Amino acid sequence: MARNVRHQASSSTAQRAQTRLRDMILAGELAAGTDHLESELAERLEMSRTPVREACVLLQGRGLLEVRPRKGVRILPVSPADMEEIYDVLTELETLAARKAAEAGLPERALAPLTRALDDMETALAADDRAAWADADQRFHHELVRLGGNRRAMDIVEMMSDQVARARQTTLYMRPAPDRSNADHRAVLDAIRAGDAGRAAARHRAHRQYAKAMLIELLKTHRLSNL
Amino acid sequence: MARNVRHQASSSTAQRAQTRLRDMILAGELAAGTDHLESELAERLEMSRTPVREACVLLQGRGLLEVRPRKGVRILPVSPADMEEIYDVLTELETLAARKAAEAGLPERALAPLTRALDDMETALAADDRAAWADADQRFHHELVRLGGNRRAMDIVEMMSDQVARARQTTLYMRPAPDRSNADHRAVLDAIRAGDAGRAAARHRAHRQYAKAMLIELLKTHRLSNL
DNA sequence: GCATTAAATAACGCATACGTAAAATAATGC
DNA sequence: GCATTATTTTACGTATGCGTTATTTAATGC
Repeated sequence: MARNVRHQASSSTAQRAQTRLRDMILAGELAAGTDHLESELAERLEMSRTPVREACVLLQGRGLLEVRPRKGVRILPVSPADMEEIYDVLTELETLAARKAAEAGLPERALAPLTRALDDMETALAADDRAAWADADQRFHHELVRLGGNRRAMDIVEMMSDQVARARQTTLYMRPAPDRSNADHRAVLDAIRAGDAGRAAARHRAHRQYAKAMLIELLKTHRLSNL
Repeated sequence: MARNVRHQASSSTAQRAQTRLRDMILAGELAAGTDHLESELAERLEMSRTPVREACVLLQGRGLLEVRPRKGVRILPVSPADMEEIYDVLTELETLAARKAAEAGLPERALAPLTRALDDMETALAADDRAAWADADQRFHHELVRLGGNRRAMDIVEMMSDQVARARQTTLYMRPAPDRSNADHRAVLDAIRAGDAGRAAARHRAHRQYAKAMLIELLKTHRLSNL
């Protein structure tokens, strides 16, 4: 879980492969359920197989793909059942973070990025700019977990978020206006500010559980069985 | 997170490297804080650098080591602060599992491995056989998470357990007799059997929090700052 | 046409070679 | 002796080649 920069000057080829592949997977450019030979990916990325294989090993460890010899690297789809799992893990670890952040009695200064994200969410909601809202939402969650101070939890949450990214992007315009998300986040922030760990945790848990139920319902309603 | 067997007949060299290195790390044969060149590890494992590198990438992703170019692969020590993080993550995800298992209304048959592990823990306690107790304890936790039915949570718990394995082994004979652990586990099992999700979760959380506090106290008391 | 066997092709894991950059060592100057 | 510079050595990331094995294709027999 340590972050490692292999070259001081610029990232290594394997690192670039990892980033490119991750991006392509999250964007759906490497579509869920598709198979790709190492050689194909190597051509596409304009490098040899060696760094591609290394990137694939790593991304497999993060649950984005499955290395299947002779059948190709399979981009893992995310089913509603997968969403359940992912959201359960996210809920637990983010709720832990909310509790820890509230317990920590952080100065207002430390809450600034969280506050800014929430403000941006509200601006985006008022402008009905879903893309901007999603970006701010992501930032809010990221900051929340960072404030929780558990680096491992942070990395796991990041991993889970990656797994769920495509589904969230796909359903972004299908879901109702995120008034409730904004309100929930505001309540969580207020509780953290007030040092009320119990309330921060409870409000955040409720938020995540609502989001989970809504997202899974959307997937089922629209027959999106494997994103 | 998918498990992949690369060769049907027997495991690949890279897979063997991964297993060997993991075992050596957990056993302290590759001691915490030490650096090892890829070439050294390759010699030791009697293979070329290629599978060793692959194994190291993977083990880095699981938090057991850090790949540092030109300084060697560093075996990551676990400090009391690391223990805090790890136990917090474990606590949240195992508590989720306990709740889910209780909610699932599982037949007695499904609880058999959990029950067996607990019985073995009690046998070991009566015989003052700490090694046997630790083994049964590990099994209990593993089964509990498996019963929770969240594959991702299970993999994360496994990853965290690996990170904490050396410290647990080192402190196994320092800690008080694990009467309380056995009692806690019995209470968790009973709550699951009764379908009492709230109680299963609460008892398990309390158990993990007690264990965390005790372990960290042991580390500090014995000046074991990086295991 | 279908099943079986044989042959060809291709993907893979791995070992090795190589260019590059980092680290270590040696040489030089004050 | 210490700082600086030059040279040598070494570790690394990567590309490539190769033996093995899995898959595909072709040939054969009924």
